[in-house]
Amino acid sequence: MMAAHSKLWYLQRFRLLDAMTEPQRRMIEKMTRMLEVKRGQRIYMTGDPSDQIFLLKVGVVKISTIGSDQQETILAFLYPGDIFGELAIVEESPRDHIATAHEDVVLCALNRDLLLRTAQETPALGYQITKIMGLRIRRFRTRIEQLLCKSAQERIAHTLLDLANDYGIQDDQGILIPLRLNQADLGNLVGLARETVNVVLQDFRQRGLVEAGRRNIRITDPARLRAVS
Amino acid sequence: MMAAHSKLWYLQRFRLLDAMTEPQRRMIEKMTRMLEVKRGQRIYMTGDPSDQIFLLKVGVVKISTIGSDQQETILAFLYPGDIFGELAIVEESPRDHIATAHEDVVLCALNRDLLLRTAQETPALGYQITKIMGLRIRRFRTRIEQLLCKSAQERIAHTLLDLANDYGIQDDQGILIPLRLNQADLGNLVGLARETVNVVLQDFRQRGLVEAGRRNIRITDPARLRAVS
DNA sequence: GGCCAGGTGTGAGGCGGATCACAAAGCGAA
DNA sequence: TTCGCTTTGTGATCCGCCTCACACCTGGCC
Repeated sequence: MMAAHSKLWYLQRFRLLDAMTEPQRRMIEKMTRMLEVKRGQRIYMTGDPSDQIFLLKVGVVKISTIGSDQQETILAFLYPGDIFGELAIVEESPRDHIATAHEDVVLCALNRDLLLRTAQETPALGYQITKIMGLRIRRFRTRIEQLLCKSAQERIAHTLLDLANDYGIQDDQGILIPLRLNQADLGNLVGLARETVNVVLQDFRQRGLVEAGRRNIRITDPARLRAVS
Repeated sequence: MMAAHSKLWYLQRFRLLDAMTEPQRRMIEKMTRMLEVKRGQRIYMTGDPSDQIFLLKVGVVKISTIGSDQQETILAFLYPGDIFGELAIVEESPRDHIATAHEDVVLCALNRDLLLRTAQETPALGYQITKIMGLRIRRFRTRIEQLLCKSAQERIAHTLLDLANDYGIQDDQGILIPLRLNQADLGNLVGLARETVNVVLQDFRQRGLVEAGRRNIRITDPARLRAVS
């Protein structure tokens, strides 16, 4: 399982620019705006025009929406190598979600038209984008499954394992999820109240499945945690 | 809103093969297996090899998974013009979901390698695929939002409107959802018990928002239904 | 140090939806 | 038509999660 993950991780993280020749890469590099965004700042907002695609280099980006009741729902966390705002490729309709820097972030803003033009010249580039989007589809699909598998325990267990699978750092203590994630955020991610998240984590901790620090979460017993979900 | 929908619908339905030249199209046509599948039959199953991409020509396909408790969860319904099994483009790992003919279906099976080769020669084809995948991402995203917006009423209202938006047929009586959809299926789609779906639909009916026949559902008052969700 | 703010821990009470158990109403096939 | 099966309709009961209401802890800032 970890092998498969590594492969995906690799594909996703390093292959986008590989597909291009050196001069093309340099051209892209030149036509690209580099951005730094501080933790908590907006990158774009619902309703903004979709004329750019972003490539995340450093940090963590949170993709979310705000419901009519001002309730935030977190759609995904993105890590270095991910692209986002990629719906701009498909159509120019305004953004339907919010992108926020969840940690300090460095990213590239690619102009939509430029990207499309370049992709036409180098099919491999288009293929890489397609691949990344395919991975995103797969991730969303598993999230939908999670949300439909009902109990709070299952949802949280499943979500933690997914996060660990996508971004986790394995060491001798277990798998560390390198994501500043408080219980409220976790709640928004899985659609549970903060208090419920608390009791579930408490329970997992007592059973020796996870260690939940204030800052981040470590899965100490992935096998037994998987049995829960 | 209906205008935007029509555009998407059109793009999605007719543009995949448009991108190719006539000889290429003929080549594809030749290398393609045409399939007919009867209502209720499997197209592929979890664990099957992912060496084909399918293009839905006629009918409705149901994408679903079976949880560990034998509970079916419906991920999506697909209509003519949709492609599915598209994760085969990204990687060869086995299918992680089930595709079933929800109505009698006619479809094209495209060999993975052939498609990739052709896409390399005609970048426009790759671009069309990317677009279709983008639309799929957007749809999954809205589904996640739905599942997180909690109450049964909201979820059902939202889902019906989405179905109407994607596939609905507008006439003077309202918008008809041309999908054989019983209450149990609707429940699996939104993660609710069949009985709950029943009472909600009952309520909607009494308020004059929908007419729910045994076979299909008609939204008689989209505006007020939207106000619910 | 002392104070505030954001995060965590925990209980009481209520409500929404699941589950169970049927009844009734089409629908399809013989 | 008749029988059986699928689908819909409806109530009783139960349980899980939400809500609200706090106390506590910890880190950052003055």
